[in-house]
Amino acid sequence: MGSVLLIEDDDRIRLSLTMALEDEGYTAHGVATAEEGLVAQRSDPADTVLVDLMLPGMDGFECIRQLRRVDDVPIIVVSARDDTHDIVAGLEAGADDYIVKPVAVKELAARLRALRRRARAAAPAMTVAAFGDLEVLPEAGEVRLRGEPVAVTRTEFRLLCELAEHPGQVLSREQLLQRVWGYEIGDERLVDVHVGRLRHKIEETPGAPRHLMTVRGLGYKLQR
Amino acid sequence: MGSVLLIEDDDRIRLSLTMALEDEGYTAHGVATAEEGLVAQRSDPADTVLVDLMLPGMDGFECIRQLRRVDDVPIIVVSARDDTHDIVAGLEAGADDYIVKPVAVKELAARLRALRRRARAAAPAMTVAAFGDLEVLPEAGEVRLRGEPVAVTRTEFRLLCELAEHPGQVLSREQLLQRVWGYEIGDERLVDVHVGRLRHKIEETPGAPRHLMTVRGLGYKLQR
DNA sequence: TGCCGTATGACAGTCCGATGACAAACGCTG
DNA sequence: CAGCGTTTGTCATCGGACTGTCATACGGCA
Repeated sequence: MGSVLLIEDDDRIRLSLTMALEDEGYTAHGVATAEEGLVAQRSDPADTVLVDLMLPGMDGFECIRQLRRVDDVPIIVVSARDDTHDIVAGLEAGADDYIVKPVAVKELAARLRALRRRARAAAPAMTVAAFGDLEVLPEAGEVRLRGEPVAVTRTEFRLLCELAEHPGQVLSREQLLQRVWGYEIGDERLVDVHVGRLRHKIEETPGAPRHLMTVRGLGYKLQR
Repeated sequence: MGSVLLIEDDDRIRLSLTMALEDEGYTAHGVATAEEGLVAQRSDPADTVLVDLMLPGMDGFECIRQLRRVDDVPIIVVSARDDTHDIVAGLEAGADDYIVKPVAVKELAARLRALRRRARAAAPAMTVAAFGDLEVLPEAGEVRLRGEPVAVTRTEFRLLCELAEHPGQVLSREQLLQRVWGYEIGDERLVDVHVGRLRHKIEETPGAPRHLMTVRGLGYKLQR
């Protein structure tokens, strides 16, 4: 049905929640620290993450930001702190939902379902996108140029995927900053720099840029 | 930034929330009944809907189900009822989030942002406006003449889009200044200059201007 | 013909995108 | 946990494209 990663330092809560989630039909995996959670999500990505805010070592906010850099997994904060300030901070850090302890399992399950419904609809199952001699394989985390794999960094890859998911459509720097970096605001030159780096890797022709196009005043687009 | 439809029967709450949302930068529109809300969403879709559960006539749950049949707009329940049963029912009916009254505006704003961030990834919908051999593709930031892309600057593009959105309708220089440049007042000759530049690019025929017409004393129009 | 509104070409200031350099952060390895 | 190569974000700079203004030429209409 689905897998959930629970990052929560209180042993009792962690155990009872994992059990409750498994009763609801999820494959649940619990860890006690943010660091462990990040490792777990990197090696074996769950498709939803629950994270407590009060954690030893790296706190929950930082954990959320780091998770966002790993992938676009839906994140729900589960915290005892119920003041508006924490809720806002959690959501701004990149969480999708915030639930206050003590947790009603039925509510948690319903929120999980709602979030997964939304996240699933948003993720167009793209297995491969081809732009002339350029292929993007999101599942495999690979980019090929004329069939040959090209070494691309994670950020470059995310950027390319984002562009590839909307072929021929202009994406503004602002949109790209939000979707690739998760920034609400930020220096838009950052996008330029990464586009430039990407171009060096995926466009060998010294002539006009073929696929990764600049649309002056609007943004960038990837076209066939 | 974004538009929000608020379905809430209590006048005081509705008004204060719409105002608060507008302070946050949203275009907010409030209605008092589910029926009105459905009509509003059908005629002029907002990109997020807030709905109260206790409504006269059609209740909130049914309203959510109906909204879901209209489009895939993100929905947040705003309700005074805080028991798990209602939360679960609201989310199961198709809502994306559930917030309990009294509402902390900052939290609502944060939840709106989180939801929109998540929901934004979808929505392809490519629209094309065609005028004979001239095509305007707003999504792609592109203009084509006989299928061939034409290099157009940002201002020219905006101008063309504005004209293309009202086919056959005369737009005054004042209207164009306002909509393309955002100027309340300004030198109307500016429009002429850009129309001229645009014509050179999209009309190769040395004869009579075919699509981008001057209407003496009134303004310009784009016709098929 | 005279008038008023429109078209056009030139120009200088400004804006925008590309790029290379650099320092900090990261992540892998021993 | 220390070291090292890689990746990332910031910055300054450059060249070119774009924009708005102006002066002037054109053209329809009374």
